[in-house]
Amino acid sequence: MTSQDGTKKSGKSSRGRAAAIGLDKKQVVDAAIAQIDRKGFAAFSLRELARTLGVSPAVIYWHVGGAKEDLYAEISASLTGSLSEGLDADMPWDERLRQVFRNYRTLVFRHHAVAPMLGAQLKSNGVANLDWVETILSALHDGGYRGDALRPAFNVLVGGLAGFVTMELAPAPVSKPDSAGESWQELFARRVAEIDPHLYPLTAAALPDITNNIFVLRWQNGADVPYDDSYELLLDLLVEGLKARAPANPT
Amino acid sequence: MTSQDGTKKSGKSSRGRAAAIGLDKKQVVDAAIAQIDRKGFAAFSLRELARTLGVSPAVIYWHVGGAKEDLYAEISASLTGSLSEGLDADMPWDERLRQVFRNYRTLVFRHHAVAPMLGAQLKSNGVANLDWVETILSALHDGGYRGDALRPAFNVLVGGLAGFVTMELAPAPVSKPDSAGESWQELFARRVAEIDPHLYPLTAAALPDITNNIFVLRWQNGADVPYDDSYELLLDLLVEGLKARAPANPT
DNA sequence: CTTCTAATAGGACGATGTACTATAATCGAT
DNA sequence: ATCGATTATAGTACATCGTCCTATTAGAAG
Repeated sequence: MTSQDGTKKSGKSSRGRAAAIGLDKKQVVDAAIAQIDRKGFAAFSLRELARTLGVSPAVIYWHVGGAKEDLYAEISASLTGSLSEGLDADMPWDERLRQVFRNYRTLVFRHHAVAPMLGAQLKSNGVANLDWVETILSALHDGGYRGDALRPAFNVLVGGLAGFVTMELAPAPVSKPDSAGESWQELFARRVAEIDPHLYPLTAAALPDITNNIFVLRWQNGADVPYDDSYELLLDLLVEGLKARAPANPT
Repeated sequence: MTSQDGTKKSGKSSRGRAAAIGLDKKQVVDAAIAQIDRKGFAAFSLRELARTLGVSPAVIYWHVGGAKEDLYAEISASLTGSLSEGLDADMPWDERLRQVFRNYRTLVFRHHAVAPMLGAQLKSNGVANLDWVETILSALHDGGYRGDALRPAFNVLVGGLAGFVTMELAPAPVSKPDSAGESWQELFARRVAEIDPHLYPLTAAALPDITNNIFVLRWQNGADVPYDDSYELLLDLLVEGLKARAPANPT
């Protein structure tokens, strides 16, 4: 018993290469990511993952700690591990911030089906993302943010920008044709097109621009209709805003 | 058969009060919200809802459209219905924006367990939120945003602020004591406290301020440790930023 | 009272997460 | 080379879940 407790690193247990025989934790996590990419997050199942790997369900329990949530934590760690790569420490601090958060969005988009679990769940092993945290704090520090001012600035950036991406990639419902053969997408699009100009004049007037292009009035998510310019505007507003009200002089 | 298609309004079908006998769609939705509030979103189940209502599972299928996702859409519509209440149209546009998004956060916090499904899912009936959309567009319009400029400004506000709240209320894992009797919260807190000052100097230095108080390094969510000031800062940065770069003169 | 429809009951089906026990493979030391 | 200990896997069992199907009841309309 005793499956295997957290710090196992499955690959070099006590000494040398151990057990090249079977599956690796990394393989399980990678297969899980691939499966989510392929079938979507909602449809993901441990048993199907085991089936794909040609293996008994218990194997996943053994390699990953205890349960599905631990697999999620492992996936999230695996994905956000390379978040502050390719960062030139000599760039100005505001440019570094932009870079980091552009990286974040790019990276999440590469596995967009995993997005709901990145933004909508706390659990992680909490070690992999330390590089990311340090990078952001360091940039803010160079921008003049110290002590008490650091915390809200950090939260604004991560909450606002990562939150944006989470919403942008919110999954659409599983498309099941209605009782009248009409998919939800079609029905929703029709309703949006029929918005009453007397009740909602501004919304109706802006319809050509905003249909399926703003957050509440869309039937496709960021994987199909990305909001690149909106994200860039948000990034700009935050970074420039933080720059303008930096409490101390930048170094 | 033919359950009941979308526009049924269960309460006055053809004429007068019909069928005061059984359940109402509203009652089902309210009970579902109560159940999620009580047991959390992850633990929510249709069967248990039916059990609580003292009713067969099929009843929920009959009252709500087709499936669980439709129930979610109904819940989200019910919650976000009163979003632009108490708004004084005579207030300056920027103040109106602040008010609307303060309302949003307050409202979501009132049923914080529902948060993961508000931010992490597209489906809605798309009618209830039109008031909200119109309110935001109207404020932006009064701030000088017209035509092409409207869309990104809207997305920045909704994506950034609603996204922030979604992340803030991301659910913590179901607390199951580890193999060593240590809960995930305890283990995570310990790991955060042991961050190596040589590897992550800024993070380590800021620890007293940020432990369990910033997005990546926390083990409790916004329901226990709210980020009021960070949200207020985000709101301020966005509104002031949009004000500063308004394309046209405000009316 | 009869008839039609709105509401509900009850059960069946396949699938899922998780846990338990037993078995096979591999390694370290003798 | 053999033997125990550990690592890895199979197989199975249990409770639960979402969904669908077919009856059956309650109420309103005529």
